[in-house]
Amino acid sequence: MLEIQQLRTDLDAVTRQLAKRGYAFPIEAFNALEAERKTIQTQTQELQAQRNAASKKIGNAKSKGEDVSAIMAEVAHLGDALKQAETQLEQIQNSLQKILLEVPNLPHDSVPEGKNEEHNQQIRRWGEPRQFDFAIKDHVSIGEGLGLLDFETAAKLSGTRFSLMKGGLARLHRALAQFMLDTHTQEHGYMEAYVPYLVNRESLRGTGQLPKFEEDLFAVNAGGAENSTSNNSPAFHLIPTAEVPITNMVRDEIVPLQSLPLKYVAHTPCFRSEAGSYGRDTRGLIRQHQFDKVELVHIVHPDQSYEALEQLVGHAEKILQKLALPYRVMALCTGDMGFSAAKTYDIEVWLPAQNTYREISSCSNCEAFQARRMQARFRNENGKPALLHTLNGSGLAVGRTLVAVLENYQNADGSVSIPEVLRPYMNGLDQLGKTGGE
RNA sequence: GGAGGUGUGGCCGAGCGGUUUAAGGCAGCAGUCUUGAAAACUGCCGUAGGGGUGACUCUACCGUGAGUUCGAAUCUCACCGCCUCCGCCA
Repeated sequence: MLEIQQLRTDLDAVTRQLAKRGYAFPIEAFNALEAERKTIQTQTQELQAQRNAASKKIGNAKSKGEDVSAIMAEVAHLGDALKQAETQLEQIQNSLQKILLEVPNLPHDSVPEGKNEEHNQQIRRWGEPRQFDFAIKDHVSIGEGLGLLDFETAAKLSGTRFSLMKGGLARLHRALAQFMLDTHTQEHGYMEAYVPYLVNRESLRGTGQLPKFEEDLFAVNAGGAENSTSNNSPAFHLIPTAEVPITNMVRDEIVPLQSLPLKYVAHTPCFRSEAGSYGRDTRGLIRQHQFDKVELVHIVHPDQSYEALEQLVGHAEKILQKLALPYRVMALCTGDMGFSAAKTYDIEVWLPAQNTYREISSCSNCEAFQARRMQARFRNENGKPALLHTLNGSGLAVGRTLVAVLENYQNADGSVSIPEVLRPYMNGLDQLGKTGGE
């Protein structure tokens, strides 16, 4: 959410910034509502002041035992006018709020301008893609060839965009998550968190998924309940990312200055409806309704958020380096960034079967955008509450990392070597072979 | 799920229809005193928003939302959180 004062005083600059990301701010509607708000708010407050003054007089007079019927008559007419003004003001405020909640964040000055992912900017590249001297397979063929990856049964259980892993592959998936958690907690200073996978609407509004992106989420009601709340909305949503529960830990909180920065890591499943992505990435593990992710969140002092962003990306990169998986870091352009982000780096891992780099992590500085929605604050150097900055990034998407390991570590005989750093998590196993590796 | 209790500023805590402008305390900030510190004393000290160039001024906020009233932290109803006990349960 943007600051309404900024829109009042600097609307031109704000709309120009938003246009860079392809967002057309409803200027006329906003200005009309603002003008109305000003009038009605002043009027409402005048009526309230009159009522308060009269009521105080009545109180005074009564305590002295005087007759109050004259003053009572004076305020008799106020009631209806006041109620009407208050209702009208509330409606206007709601309309303004609705507009505000759907406006994306302003891009940082350093973000390259562009329409779509073609205009993203490569920042750096790490590692060299391996040269294969045999015909390579994609991760689906590899996994199915090993008898450890089964989309047919997953479809029977749940439907399309679900997966079933077994044996050594399921264990490798678990090993990846453990390895990521251990690295971030032991080497990068994160506090591990275990969080709810079902969250309420306030949390989703806080991080920006609601109200605008409801169709991307899965909603959940208690068994037998059509709708668990009176206003026809579901009781919970499944988290689309651990960013939601972790970041919302500081919602409505005032964090003491000395406890900053907060750095959390959590491994959770993520659930996305993938509405609007029909036909995209239908094969394999790349785009699933349910996938695991290790998420990194920083809650920081506003002066430190861009420094924190660089660190955050570095922590995610470190995982790929330890796994010896080639990748590149991209600065997303204005048109390709997510709703809440002021600046985003994507990390893309090399997938030999697709002969390209694919997103495996997205690291964003949301500045005060989420903090303002959440009222997440700290007590600053002057003792005054001020908005925090929030950052989040994948460190990494576990399923996609598994894809990258399978494809980059495949052997000519259909087996898959296990990266050195994962072997301690695999009971020393060094490859997933024909036997299924267990 | 059942019964009972409870929700007031950063924290503790009084207030239960009208000088409440939310007492008092703790913590914090500034000052006096002191070689310095502590103690003592004095003053300041919630959040958000509106109007005004400004000194200033007005409004809202006592878990949330409705209601009663000229007037609600205080009364009524609903919901939510927390605590205690019971039931069920991995």
